[in-house]
Amino acid sequence: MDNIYYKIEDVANKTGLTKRAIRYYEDIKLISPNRTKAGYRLYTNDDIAKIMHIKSLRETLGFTLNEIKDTLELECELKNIILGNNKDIILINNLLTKLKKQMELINKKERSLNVVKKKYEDLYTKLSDLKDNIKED
Amino acid sequence: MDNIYYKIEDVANKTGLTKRAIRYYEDIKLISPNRTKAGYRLYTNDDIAKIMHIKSLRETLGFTLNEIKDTLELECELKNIILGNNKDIILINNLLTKLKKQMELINKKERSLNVVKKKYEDLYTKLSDLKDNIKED
DNA sequence: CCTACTCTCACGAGGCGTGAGGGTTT
DNA sequence: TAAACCCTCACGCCTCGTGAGAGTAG
Repeated sequence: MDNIYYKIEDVANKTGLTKRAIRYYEDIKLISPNRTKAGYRLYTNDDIAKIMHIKSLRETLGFTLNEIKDTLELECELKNIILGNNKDIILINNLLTKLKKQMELINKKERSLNVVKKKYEDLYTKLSDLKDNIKED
Repeated sequence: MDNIYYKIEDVANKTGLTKRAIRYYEDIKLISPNRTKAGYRLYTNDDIAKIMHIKSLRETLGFTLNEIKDTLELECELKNIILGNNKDIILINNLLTKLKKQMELINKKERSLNVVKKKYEDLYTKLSDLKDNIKED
């Protein structure tokens, strides 16, 4: 049944976030782990997966936690529709629009990142060449 | 000579940053525009290019402003060495190491971004298929 | 009983948002 | 003179970092 529970320090190690950050995500209701009788937080593997996803959205896409909240809700709606039998075409079109926006944002990020990447690759080759020239002296 | 000066609102429009953010970057000494006698900030094209670069580093790489300060200094050192006649091989090796670190960071970002991208592309095709199936009814 | 965890305040810092109150330009 | 800029405080919000003080697990 995989009913394994982790304490906050384990989660911190697994995700690379600090305990403080993980508690904060609970404060603003991004996650809601169980508790022991004494009040200790207990995290499931699903909780951890969710936290990793939150981390990724923040660190690679630069989303605010509010935006992440919306994104998680969108993803949840999507899963429900794809797995379920909902045939509300208006809702589906609505979600398709939202998805498109997210994908455009991701593509924009990707382009910016490539610009920076090329710049550094260029600097690297130039500096390497310089080094080689000096060696020849 | 291209001695064109822009006021802060023009810079805000050109860069997509707020006037408050631009002033803040001056507070922490990332930029240092000229001033009119009355104290109005005047920005050159170079200033604007620098601000755009700062924006890119923040929004696509998620750098803090402190990290950006270091990055700008590194890039400045690199330009001086590549254009100049400095042949200090120890310094060059040092800079090559720093450059490698930056490039690794960029590659890590790129990989994370691709994971998210594929996820959304997958959701998009699934949702599109669902929509097509409904239409056939 | 000790050690290493856990918890809840609560203040601080970075990166701005948002007026307030006042000067400048056209 | 009025509109539409600009300036400098200065307080507030978000996302945690960092103890302090106290409880809990082993």
